[in-house]
Amino acid sequence: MITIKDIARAAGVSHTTVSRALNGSSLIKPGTRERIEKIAADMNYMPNYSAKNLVTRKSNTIGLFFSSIEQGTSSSFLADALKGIRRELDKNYMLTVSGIDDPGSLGSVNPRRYDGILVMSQSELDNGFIYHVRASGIPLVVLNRQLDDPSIPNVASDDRVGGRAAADHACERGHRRIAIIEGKPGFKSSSERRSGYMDGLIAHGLTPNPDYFVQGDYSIESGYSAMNRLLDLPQRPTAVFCGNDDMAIGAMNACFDRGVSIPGDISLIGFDDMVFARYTNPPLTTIRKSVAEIAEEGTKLLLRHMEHPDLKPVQHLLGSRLILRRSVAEPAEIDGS
Amino acid sequence: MITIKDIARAAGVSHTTVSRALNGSSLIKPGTRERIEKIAADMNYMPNYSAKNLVTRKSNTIGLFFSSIEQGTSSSFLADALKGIRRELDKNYMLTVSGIDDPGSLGSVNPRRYDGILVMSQSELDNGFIYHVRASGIPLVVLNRQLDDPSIPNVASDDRVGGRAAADHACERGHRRIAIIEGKPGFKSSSERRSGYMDGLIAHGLTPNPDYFVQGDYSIESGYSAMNRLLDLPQRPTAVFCGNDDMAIGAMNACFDRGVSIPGDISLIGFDDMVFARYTNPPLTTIRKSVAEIAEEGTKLLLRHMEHPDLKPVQHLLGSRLILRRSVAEPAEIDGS
DNA sequence: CTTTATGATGAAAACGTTAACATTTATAAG
DNA sequence: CTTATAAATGTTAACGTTTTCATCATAAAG
Repeated sequence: MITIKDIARAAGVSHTTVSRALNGSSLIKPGTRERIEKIAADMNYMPNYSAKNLVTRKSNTIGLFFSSIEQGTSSSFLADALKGIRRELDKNYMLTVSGIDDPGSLGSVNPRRYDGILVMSQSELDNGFIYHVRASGIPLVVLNRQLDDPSIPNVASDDRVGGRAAADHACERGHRRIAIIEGKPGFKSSSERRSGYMDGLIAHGLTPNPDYFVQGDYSIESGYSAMNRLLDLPQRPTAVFCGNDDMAIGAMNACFDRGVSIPGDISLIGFDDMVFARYTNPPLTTIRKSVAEIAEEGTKLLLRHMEHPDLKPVQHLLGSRLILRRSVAEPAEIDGS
Repeated sequence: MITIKDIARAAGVSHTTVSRALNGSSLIKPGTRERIEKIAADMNYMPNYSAKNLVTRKSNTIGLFFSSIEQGTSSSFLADALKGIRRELDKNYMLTVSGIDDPGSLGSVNPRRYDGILVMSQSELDNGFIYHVRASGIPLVVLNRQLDDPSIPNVASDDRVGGRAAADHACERGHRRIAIIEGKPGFKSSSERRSGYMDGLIAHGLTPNPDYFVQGDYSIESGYSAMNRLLDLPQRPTAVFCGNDDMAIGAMNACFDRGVSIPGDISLIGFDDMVFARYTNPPLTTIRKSVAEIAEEGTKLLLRHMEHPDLKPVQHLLGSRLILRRSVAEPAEIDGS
């Protein structure tokens, strides 16, 4: 393995000069720099990052931590997030990926190991981890879930606005019996989307009906059974807002199995706009939330915080918007049972 | 930041002793070890990995490289792979994730940066990268794609066996006009699956019909248009084997749009068994290939190679098996146009 | 009691960088 | 030509570990 000292010898200069030349210091004569760069390239020099990091007290790596990497939530989640991050991250940063609940995750959170940390959070269960990171002093941004604590930089989608958009749309198409299949209890996204949904209803003069709130947990299966419960109701809803697309797919299947047609008998609205939403049958009207965009924004923010350690934390909510497809129609009957 | 020297001072021993105590050296008196461990814990000591790595000449990180992280192939891919890897990887290894074609990926491949590398490969385009890694001397395992070069450790699913299973199944259900929507040209998986498909046909006394080979590229859209081409044929196939589930979904949509019923008019078989396969309409009969399992096996293999640098490389093909669901039925008409 | 082996600890060097400070060389001003 | 100043390079000491080799106890053997 060749080191800067080898290069120094070959170039007849001191290793310090080599270090400077290779790191773009301004105190090196252009001629010398080029000569050294050439020699380094010829010798196929690669810096030893351990040594570098030891003395600069940086790690050159930023860590991405996921809630529940095991119980895959939306499956394209991770891929989308990585896309967004990589788009922003300087090319010689390393990016590690770990699960928040992986054994050893807590212990690995060490300022010498990470220059910054991104937490892709799904639930309040992650708070323990988040505050642990915060206590360690590593710059941190929490993604994907709205935080109540304004002292932690945070970027997420505006779930409430999204839920509202869904409800508004259903109302505007003439629905008055609009149900919601809620996401996982305890998740901020669940409650925000529900709040938005209620906002929409109320704004259109509707009173939320307790029968029309059914619990899901963001899984396809839960969507399936939740929809079945809705279909068992004496007075079925004419439209259903599902807390995410996965549950909408489950709901769709439940309808299909019981011969209720979408959107003929029941209209369906999802949330997330995952890849498959446009290929369901019928294509799913849904609220688009861009994980990649959240990740991208979050990375930018993290980078800023790494450079300016005492930047004020901000909460950044990205808009979510309605994607019209074909799972929503006018209700068949105007009113009554 | 507290170091072993601080601990040494607090314990009244030399920092060498602390190092040994904390690393489980056998030359430390049990009493001393416990005392030191306690002090270290009390002081909340965390090792500086840069320093550690510098002297041990290890990096404590293994790198996962993906083909085309940008053009998301199957979306759950990444999540599945990470699951499998994490399951095997010792808890204090770091795992980095990068795209093969990310700028700077090539340059970052440095024995001091990675103790081992896992390549999740999809096509021969990755070979440049793979050989670059090989040349660098870093232990390497290529996952997910069968390699022709036996000198590189490799774990993948047996695509040929899978393709064969699909064709066999169609034949056994009585189909004689069986088409294939092929995967991306140039991908080994495409050609292997096709070979298996042909094996199956031939074993059942059928001659492959050139009209029934249509090109796709593993995307949903390509499945859609490929199926349309098939439906335009004067003599339609009664069963279609799709190179992956994404294309099967596209194909399903094409059928739906043109009013052809699955499996009434046409039977459909996919490949991969991704999460959504069981929620399509009808649920998709497909070939299960477990990315997580491949990743897990591959990680084990990599670890072995890291420990024993001159282990013989092996190619490890994991079985793939037919998952029966409801997209296949007997053909409606026995023969004739 | 010595001597010898063995078990536990310590001192010092090394790992490959960067950075603080010192020194040389070139340039400009007198 | 000096001399002062700036530009370019060199020396040396960190950074926090592990490792080699030396030293000191302690226990076993004579």
